Amino acid sequence: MILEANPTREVKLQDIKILDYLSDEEHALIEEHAHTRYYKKRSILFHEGSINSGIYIVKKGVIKTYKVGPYGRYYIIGLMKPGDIMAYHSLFSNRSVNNTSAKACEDSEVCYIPNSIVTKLLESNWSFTKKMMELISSDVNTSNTFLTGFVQKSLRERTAELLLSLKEDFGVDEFGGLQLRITRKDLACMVGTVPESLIRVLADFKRERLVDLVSRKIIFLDTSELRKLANI
Amino acid sequence: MILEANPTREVKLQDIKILDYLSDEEHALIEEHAHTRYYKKRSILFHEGSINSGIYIVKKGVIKTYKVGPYGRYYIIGLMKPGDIMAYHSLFSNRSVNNTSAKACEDSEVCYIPNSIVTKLLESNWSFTKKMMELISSDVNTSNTFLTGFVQKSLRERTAELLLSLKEDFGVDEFGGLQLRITRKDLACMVGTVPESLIRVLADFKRERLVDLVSRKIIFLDTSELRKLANI
DNA sequence: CGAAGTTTTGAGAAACCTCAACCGATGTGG
DNA sequence: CCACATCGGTTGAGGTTTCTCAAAACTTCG
Repeated sequence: MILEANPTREVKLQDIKILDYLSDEEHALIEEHAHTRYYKKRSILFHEGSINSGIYIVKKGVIKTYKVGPYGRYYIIGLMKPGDIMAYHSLFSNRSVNNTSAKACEDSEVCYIPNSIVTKLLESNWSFTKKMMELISSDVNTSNTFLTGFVQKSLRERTAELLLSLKEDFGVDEFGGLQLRITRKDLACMVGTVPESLIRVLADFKRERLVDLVSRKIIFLDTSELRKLANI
Repeated sequence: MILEANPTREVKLQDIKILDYLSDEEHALIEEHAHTRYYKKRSILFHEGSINSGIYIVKKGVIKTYKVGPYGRYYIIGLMKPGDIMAYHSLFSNRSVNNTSAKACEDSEVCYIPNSIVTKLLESNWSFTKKMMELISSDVNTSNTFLTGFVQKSLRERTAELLLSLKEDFGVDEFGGLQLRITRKDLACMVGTVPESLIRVLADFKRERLVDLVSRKIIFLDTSELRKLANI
C-alpha cells in the first residue's frame, strides 16, 4: 500500500475567495503586475525583519510562517496553503518590515503582488478592503484564542487540538491519513514544545488507538475521541 | 508618604491619534452619534460571544480585555487605556460577535461609536482606513510575538517582561511606583499562570532588589536588570 | 468593625524539559 | 549501486519548573 503524503494541491487566482470581490478590470490589473514565484522545499520566501513590498498568495504547496524566539527556538504561527495570504502586514507598516519568516515545506508556487497594486485596489474597492480587514482581524482572534488555550491546556490537549486542525485544513485520504508531510520538529514547534515531548504524546495517542503512525504519516483512527481530548 | 496608584488619566476625543485622520465634518459626525458610557470598577462592558454593533474608545480609566479558556480560567489579552480602541472586530465580522470580554479595572469612561458610523468613515476616508488596518495588523503581530516568547520563556522571564511593559504603558510616579493598581490574580492571568506562582516570582524579584512591593503597589528599583532578565 | 476578597507561604505532585544515546530513513558521491 | 554521512525519530533517566491544595495573614470596603 502506498501512502502518498503530498497530493498536488493547487489553486488558480480566480479561485481565491478574497479576490472574488474584485471587478474584471481589477483582476486584469493583478494579472498584469503579479508574478508567480517558485520555491523549492526548504527554501526561504522571506525573513522576519527584512524589507518586503508585496503580499504573497499561495497557489500550490505549503508554506510555514514562523518567528524565532530567544534561545533560537522557533514557533510556527501557521501553515499556509493554497488560497492563503501572507505578509499583508507589509501593506500598512510604514517600514514594510516582515513580522514573520516564511519557508516552503514542499515545492511551492506563490503569487507575488506588489503593495502598490494592492493599495490601489484597497483604495478603490471598499468590499475588498472590508474583506481584507475581516481577514486580518480574524487573525488577531485566532492568535488570542490559541494563546488563551495555550496558557492553560496541557501538551496532550494542545497536540490533540493541533492534529484536529491539521485534519481540518489539509484533509485526509481514504485511509484517514493526513494529507500533509510534516516533521516531528515542526509539529513540536506548532504546539510550543520540543520534539521529544511531542513524540511521547503521539506515542500515547497511538497506544490509545486514536491515531496510527506509519513513519511520518499520521492516520486518524478516532477523531471524536481526539475532539473530546482537545477540549475545544 | 502617600502612594496614589490611580492618578486620573483622561483623553478627549480630539486627542486620540487615529481620529486625527478625520476631517472636521467627520469629527462632527462622530460627536453627533457617539456617546459616552460610564462604567464602575468591576462592571462588564461586553462579553465574549455576545452581539455588539459598535466600537469602544477608552477615554478614562483602564479596561481589561480577556478570554475565558477551558476550565474557566481566563487569560488577559490586554489592558486598554485612554486612547485605545476595543471591539473593532465587530466591524467586519458578519455576525458582529465579540471575540473577547471586557471589564473595567477602575471607574472608566468610554466613547461608544456605532458600527454604521465607523463604517461610513472607513468607506469615505482612505487614510483613516489605512491607519485602522495598520492598527489591527499590528495587533496580530503583538499577539504572535507574545506567543512566540511565551512558548519558550520561563515564568520569571515573562513576569519581568510584563512588568516592563506595564511600566511602559502606564508609567511610574516620582518614586518609581507603577501608576496602575492591579491584583496579583490579574497579573498572573497576563502571564498565563496562577497567582501563587506569580507571587513567588515577585517575591524573588523583591529579594533581588529589582522591585519593591508595598501592598499592591509595585515600585521599580532596577529596570535595566529587569530588562536583561526579560530577554527581549 | 466584620465580612469578603486577596495575598502569602509551605509541602507535595505533576508536567515537561534536558541530555544522551541509539535507531532508522534518506540522500549523496565515488 | 553501495558506503557513508546526515537528518529525523525514538527512548530512557533525571532534573526543573510550575501547579495544586491547604492554611494562615492581610486588605479593602460597606
